[in-house]
Amino acid sequence: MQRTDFSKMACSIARTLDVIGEPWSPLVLRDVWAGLNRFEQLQADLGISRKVLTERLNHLVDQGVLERRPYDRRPRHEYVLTEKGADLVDLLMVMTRWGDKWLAGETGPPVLYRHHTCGEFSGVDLRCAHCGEPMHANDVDPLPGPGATA
Amino acid sequence: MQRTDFSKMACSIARTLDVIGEPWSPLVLRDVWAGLNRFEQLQADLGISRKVLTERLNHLVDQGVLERRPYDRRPRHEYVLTEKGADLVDLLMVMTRWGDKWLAGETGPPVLYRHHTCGEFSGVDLRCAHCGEPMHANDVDPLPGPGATA
DNA sequence: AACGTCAGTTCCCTAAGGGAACCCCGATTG
DNA sequence: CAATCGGGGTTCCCTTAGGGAACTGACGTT
Repeated sequence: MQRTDFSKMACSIARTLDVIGEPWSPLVLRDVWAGLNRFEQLQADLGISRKVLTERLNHLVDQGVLERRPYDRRPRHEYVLTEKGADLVDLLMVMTRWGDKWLAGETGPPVLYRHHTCGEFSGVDLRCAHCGEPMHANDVDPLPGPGATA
Repeated sequence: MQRTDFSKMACSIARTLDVIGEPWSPLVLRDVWAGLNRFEQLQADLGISRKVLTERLNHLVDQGVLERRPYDRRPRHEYVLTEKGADLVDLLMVMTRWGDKWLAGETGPPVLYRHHTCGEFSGVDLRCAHCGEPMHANDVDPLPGPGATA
């Protein structure tokens, strides 16, 4: 429902949620990333209601995460990731890793990712963008930044 | 609303959404991580309805992401991250980085994170857990894994 | 001219969020 | 020992958003 508006909060997490925090949005992004670019494909694969799919796609396009482009002279479009949207795939990869670790159980992960660079099936690991060492929950101190208390 | 059940899908992203995909959940997690551990603190800081906060906390406890522990002989509790929950902070840090990059605008990020190891203000970067090289949207091929098609 | 396809729209029904008031329990106060 | 307080929820009502199925509109094709 989320009637509360997260976009005005002085928090990058809240603002990000305003873009992809609604139900289905991350799954729509996942599918588009995986090459399901058309309305009918997305609707069939997700089982989402057409109404909600329309709303989500419009929102993601408005936010500059997806781009709607015609692929025919008939009114047909497909949705592709913008650079901003491709950057969001980082988030999907971290979700995948967490789900693989904590929720996959005995059967193992449903999807594997092969890293082009090394050729191995692997997941992501978080590193400090500055020094390259691991960076997780207990490795950082949060402090107010320039855009604080909006 | 999310009446559709994501937990049964053969996708670690969908399963993860079942745990923290509901509105407010990531913000609750952020606050608990930041040291706001009690019901009243969370309610006041977030402005969330008490009803929904109760629901979210129960769900996060049920999922093993938070632990409810008494801090007084009166019926008083506080919520703390489990190991499973601390691992989810990775997700928050990636959201922070994305929001900082794409949504913060002129004023700059509202919160900065100092990395203990190097002492610098920095964000996270994604690396392959196997070879240590960068790993982003276009660096991987998805393939069916052992737990596919549940 | 009839038909098919993609990409939505419309409508109704139910379920979930917002908000405010209320409640319970143990500790403190007079 | 009754009155009060404060944390941590419940309950109730209202509004909004999701699910599902039917309908529409703009093109092509036969």
